[in-house]
Amino acid sequence: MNTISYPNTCVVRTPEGTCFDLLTEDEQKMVDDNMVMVHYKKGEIICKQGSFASKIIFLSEGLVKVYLEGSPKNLILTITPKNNLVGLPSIYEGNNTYLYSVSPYKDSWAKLIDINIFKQLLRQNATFSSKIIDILNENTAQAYGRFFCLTRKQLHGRMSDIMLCLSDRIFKSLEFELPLSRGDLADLTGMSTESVIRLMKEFKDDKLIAVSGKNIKILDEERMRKISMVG
Amino acid sequence: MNTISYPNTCVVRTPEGTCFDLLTEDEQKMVDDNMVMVHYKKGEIICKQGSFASKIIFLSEGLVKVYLEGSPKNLILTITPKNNLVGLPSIYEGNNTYLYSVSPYKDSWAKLIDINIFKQLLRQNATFSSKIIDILNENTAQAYGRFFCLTRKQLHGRMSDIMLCLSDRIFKSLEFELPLSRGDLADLTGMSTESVIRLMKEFKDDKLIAVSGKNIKILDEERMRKISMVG
DNA sequence: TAAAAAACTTGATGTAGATCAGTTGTTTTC
DNA sequence: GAAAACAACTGATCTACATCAAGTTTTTTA
Repeated sequence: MNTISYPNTCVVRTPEGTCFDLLTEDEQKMVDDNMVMVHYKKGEIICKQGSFASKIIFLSEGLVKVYLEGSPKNLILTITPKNNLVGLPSIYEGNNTYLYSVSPYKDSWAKLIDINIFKQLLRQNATFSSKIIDILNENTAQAYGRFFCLTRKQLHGRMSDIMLCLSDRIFKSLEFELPLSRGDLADLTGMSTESVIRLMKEFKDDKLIAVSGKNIKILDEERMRKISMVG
Repeated sequence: MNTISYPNTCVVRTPEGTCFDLLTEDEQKMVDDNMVMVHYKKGEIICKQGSFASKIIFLSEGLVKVYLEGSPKNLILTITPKNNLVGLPSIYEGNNTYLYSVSPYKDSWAKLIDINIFKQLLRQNATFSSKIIDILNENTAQAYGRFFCLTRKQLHGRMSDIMLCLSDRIFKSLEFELPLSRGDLADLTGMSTESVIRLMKEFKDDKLIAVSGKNIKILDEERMRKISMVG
C-alpha cells in the first residue's frame, strides 16, 4: 500500500437509528400509518434482488446480510445490524427494483415503510433528507473502501479485514460467536469457501486467532491489523 | 451468471446537470457568491485523496477520472463527464476529507462550491436534497454493479464491459478516440497493463474491435455484449 | 433417533493472470 | 533536434488461488 489513509474496509453498517426523530409529529404519524412491522426468521428472504421495490426497510431488531445474487456464489455487500435502513438505493428515480437481496442471520423485526411516503418525506423535510444523505454517503465511503480491498488486497489481508470488522463493529469484543457460515465469509471476502477454511486454520496455527466451531477469539490484534494493512 | 439482471456495470456518471435549477433565485445567488470557477489542464489534480474537503466540485466542462490511489496501481472509481457533481461523499458528517483523487483527461472547468453553503442548501431545500439523494443512489447502484463485475468476472468480461461502457455512455458511438492510456484501462478494470494490451490484441485478432493507437472501433457489438454477459 | 442434508475439512491438481525483463515506439523537454 | 522520459508492446516465468474430489462432522428432518 502507501501512505494515504484509506477509508475503513468495513462491511458493517453503524447504527444511526435517529433519522425518524427528525420528522415532525405529523410526519411520524404518517410513517406509522403507512408501515407494517414484520417478523423474519433466519434464512428467510426480506427482499429479493430484482423484485419490485415498494417498501423501505428499517431493521428494528436482528442482523441481516445484504447481498448480490450470483451463481454459484453470492457477493455479500454488507452485514447490517439493528436500527439501520436497508434498501435506500431503490428510492432512486428510474429504478424501482431492489438492487440486492436481504436475508436475516437471526430472528429479526423489520418496519416496512411505503416507499412513496418515504419519498414524500424526503421532498418535504430537508433536515430529514439531509440526514439520509449522510447515511448514503457513509455507505458510499464504505463501499469504496471495500472496493479497494477486494480488488487490491490478497486473501490474508481480506481475511484480517473481515475478522477485525466483525469484532470492532458488530460484536464489539475480541471474542464472539460467528453467526455466518464459512461460505458466508467467502461471499463476504470474495474468496472460495476452501480458502476461508485454510486461512482460518493458518491464522489459528499462527496464534492470531483461536477457533472452535463458530467461536472465534482474536488473540493478536496488533499483528492482525498489520496484516490487514499490508494486504 | 444467472437469471437475475444486474445493475449496469458502467463506470460513467450520466449527466444530471439540472440539480441547481431546483434552487430558488436567492439560493442560486448564494451558490454563485460562494464558488469559484477553475480551469484545469490534463494531468493536474483537482482534488487529492485524504486532503481536507472544503469544496464540492461541479464539473462544467471536460472529462475527469475519479480514483483511489494505491501503490503501485490506482483504482479508478468512475470516469465523469461534464455537468456532474464530484466529491459528494465528502459532505458526510464526520468525514471532512476527500475519499478519492480527481484528475482531468482533458482541459476542464470546475465550479468549486463552498461545502458549508452546499450543506446549508441541503438542509433548507428539500427538493434539492431529494435530487441529490437520487444522484447518490444512482452512484451506489453503479458501484454495486461494478463491485460484482470486478470480483466475479474474469478479464475478458471486464474488458468488454469497459469498452461497451465507454462507447455507450461517454462517446455515444461505436468508434472513438480513447483519452485514457492502457494503464488507465488497467486501473479501471483491475488488471495489469500487460493484460489490457494482450486482451486488446486478442479482441483485435478476433475481429471484435479495430484498434490503431488511441482509436478504437467496436466491430461486433453483439458478440461483445455476449462476452460481457458470460463474464 | 435414523437418515438425509448441509456444513466443514483436507490434499492434489490446474490455471488465470501477475510479474519480470526486456524492445520498440512516441511524446516532452531544454 | 538530441536526449530523456514515458507509453505501448512481447515473451517467458511464476504463483496465488480456484477447482475438484474425496472425506468428516454437524444440523435438520421426519
